[in-house]
Amino acid sequence: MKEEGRRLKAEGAGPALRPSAPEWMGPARFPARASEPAFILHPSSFILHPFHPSSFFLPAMRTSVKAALHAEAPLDSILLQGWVRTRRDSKTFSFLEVNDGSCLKGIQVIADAALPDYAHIHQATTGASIEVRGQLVASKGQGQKWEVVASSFKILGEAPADYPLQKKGHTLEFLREIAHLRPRSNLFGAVFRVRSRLAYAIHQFFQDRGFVYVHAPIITASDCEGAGEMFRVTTIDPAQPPRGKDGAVDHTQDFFGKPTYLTVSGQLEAEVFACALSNCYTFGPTFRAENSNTSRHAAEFWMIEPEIAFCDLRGNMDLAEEFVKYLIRDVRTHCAEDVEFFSKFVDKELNARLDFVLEKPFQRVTYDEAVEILLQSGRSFEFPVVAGQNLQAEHERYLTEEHFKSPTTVYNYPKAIKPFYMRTNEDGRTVAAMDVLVPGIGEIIGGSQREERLEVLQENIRHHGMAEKDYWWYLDLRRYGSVPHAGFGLGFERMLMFVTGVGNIRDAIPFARTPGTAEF
RNA sequence: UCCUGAGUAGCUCAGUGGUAGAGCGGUCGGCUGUUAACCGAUUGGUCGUAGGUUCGAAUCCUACCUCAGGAGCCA
Repeated sequence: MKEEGRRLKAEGAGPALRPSAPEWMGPARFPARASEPAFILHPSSFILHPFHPSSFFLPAMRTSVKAALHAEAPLDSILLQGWVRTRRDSKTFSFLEVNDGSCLKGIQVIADAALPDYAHIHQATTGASIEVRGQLVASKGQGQKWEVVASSFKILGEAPADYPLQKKGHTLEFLREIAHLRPRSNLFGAVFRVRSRLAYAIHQFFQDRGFVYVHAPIITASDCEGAGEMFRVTTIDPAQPPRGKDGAVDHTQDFFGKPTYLTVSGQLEAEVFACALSNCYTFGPTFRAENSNTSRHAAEFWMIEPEIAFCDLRGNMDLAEEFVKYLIRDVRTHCAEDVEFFSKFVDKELNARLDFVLEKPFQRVTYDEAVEILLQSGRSFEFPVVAGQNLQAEHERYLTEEHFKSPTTVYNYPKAIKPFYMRTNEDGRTVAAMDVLVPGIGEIIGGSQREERLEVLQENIRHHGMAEKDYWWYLDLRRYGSVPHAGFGLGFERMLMFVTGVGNIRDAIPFARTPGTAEF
């Protein structure tokens, strides 16, 4: 409420915020005077560039639908800009529902047939963009507190009869085919508002705890980070590549003088910074060229990778648990209306599952114990439980959903099935790895304590058939002032799926990249 | 990549060998402080593509394409 009050105030015609016409038209967006704030970008003002020519000469103090719906008192003068969701005509007036994406709900606008603009009301079809001036008054009807009685309206952009979005529900598959329009739907508007908030919460969580945000490179030359197929980055003409004497493509003539790829992980770079700034995190896009066709995999996705110096696996597990709970709590607090929508129309179990993760302490169990539990369960799994091998998705689901009925962290995995950088335990047989499992999704976090002992790491690299010289800088971290450190990776879209109940990763990212698909 | 399922009107689907349907949407008209409004009329399809079987194929067969669900890989 407090926030809304501030916003409404900011939207009033305060002197600092009153634009004159020329300022709107361009130059003022890059203020000449350093002392003058770029008001057009002021976060609390919600002012948008009024793109309709005639708006330049009007007091362009736009009120967001969200602010209008949360108003505490009627307003004599209000300007709304948004898209028509639906129109219901009466003989003497029309109801318009206008939504601008600021929140889930639209606001009801009453357009009287006596208005001079009323001749154009038939253009206010579903999907049309519109500008409405009028008064915010208490609604005479049921179902909403406030409504806007229009004194004038203007159709900014028509939406002809072939506008694909109808008032009724569409399948997610259809909406994926119109990814450029689906943010205008209730569901995707909500998903992407939550996505934005979730990203903010991630930064807030780490920044509040003194973590330093590191931008890991997107182009990398290390081709064996141990996380699957990579996309090549090259400026070589594929039709006529330069070739060496042996006929192979000569990568010394490529842009970077060597083969390069899109990153599959920022972890190794994050370790560099953890070994200097102690606590840091990366949050950026990652790319996997795997031919994965599932609801949980995308070729391009965002990942959060904290890396903590002077930290062991236990501290890592503590942080992961606190992190997941923090994000759920934050989204619930700040996106309550959207989460309510998801729990009603997307996943009826959503609230129960979020409560479940919030309230229960995460169960911690070693890999060996987990295998024992699975073997003793008496359950017949599609894939048998074999000690020393990876747990299957069905095994992980059994542990978290049925056995523990709680989020579960499995740790100390067999060394043989984990990457080279994970720290070898005292038993010499297992590594200090951990997977956090949650109901519905399975593995949401994977992490480990890193091997900080130079000789052991060198041995691991050799054992994995990798070349030490390719990791000279990574090994240097162990040569000079090595410290115990640990970290984990959280798939951003998977976390978003978890808090929204959305079942397909293609619906948790604005423009999904999956095998064979990069249309938008 | 493997397994399973599905492609019929703008959308969601029915139609299992004999003249291609419904609801929604769109359009036109009516009615109503309406709320995914309501009522009437109307519009709309090379049945995913290419072959094949048959007197006749949306329907049966083959291949391919696309999409979805599951698996593997993983986040």
